[in-house]
Amino acid sequence: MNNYTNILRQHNLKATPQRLAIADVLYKHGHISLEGLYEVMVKKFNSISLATIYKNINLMLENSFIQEVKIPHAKSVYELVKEDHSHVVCSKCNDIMDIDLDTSKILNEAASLSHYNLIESAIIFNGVCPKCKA
Amino acid sequence: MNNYTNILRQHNLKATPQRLAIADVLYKHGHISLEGLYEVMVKKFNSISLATIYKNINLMLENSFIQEVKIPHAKSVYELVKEDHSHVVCSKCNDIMDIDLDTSKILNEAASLSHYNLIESAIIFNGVCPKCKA
DNA sequence: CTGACTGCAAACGTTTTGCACGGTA
DNA sequence: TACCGTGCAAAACGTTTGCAGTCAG
Repeated sequence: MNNYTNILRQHNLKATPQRLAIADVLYKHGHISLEGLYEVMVKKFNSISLATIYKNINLMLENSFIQEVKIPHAKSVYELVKEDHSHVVCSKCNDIMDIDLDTSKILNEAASLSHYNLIESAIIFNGVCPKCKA
Repeated sequence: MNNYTNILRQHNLKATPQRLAIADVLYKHGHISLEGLYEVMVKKFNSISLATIYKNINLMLENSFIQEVKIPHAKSVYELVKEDHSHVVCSKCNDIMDIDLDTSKILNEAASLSHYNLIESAIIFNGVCPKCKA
């Protein structure tokens, strides 16, 4: 179990028990929806409010402690901010996996086609995971 | 101006004036948010209801006449279904451009890293468009 | 002519806000 | 101790639903 106290403070967030638990849940789950997070949090703090979840998610987004992943045809999930990466989503079990792709070639291709100065890419693949293939 | 009467019917949608107008707006704008669509539609049908917009957007999505594009840090937009393509979004003026990328290489890379059977990719780039560079 | 579509109003679910209390630094 | 965070309740917001009248096929 990581200790997120200092990391939260570095993001201008006080280290309350609720926030430490959110960080821990995100670390363990990798990706989780807001409702999923609430369900898990209720088990730890039986009187936690949905408002607290929303307030913290929004503050953590603003302070770049977490980020939202918008998945086609599904609910958004949240994850801790880390090195750039792409996502693979299983259309059967909805499992989400991080992958570290070399995006430089496709980014250059996109830049020359569009004539935009490109800064970042959001890449999400959709398919069937190894477990669901069986 | 395209005539979408038959195309709508091919998608199991009756060709009402409202739907023809939605198709026309999407064709002309390329990409538009729900509120944006409503604003444009009110100019053509001053008594149109937001419920009608929602019902038609949902039916058109279900019947694959249009599709949703979920953009990071922004509202979703809708576009007519056409050949697969990727998107480039300007972070200054929010302009959205379609680009036709060769995604086969990166898809193969993602498949071998993840061991998923990948079906489709959603790729959105973020940057500054030529106009906003100036 | 019949079933589907529209517009209105009400209902619904999700997200935000205001406030009193409690906890972090 | 001072300020920020929490939890509750209410409000606001976006979206959906039910229904009566209308229209496309």
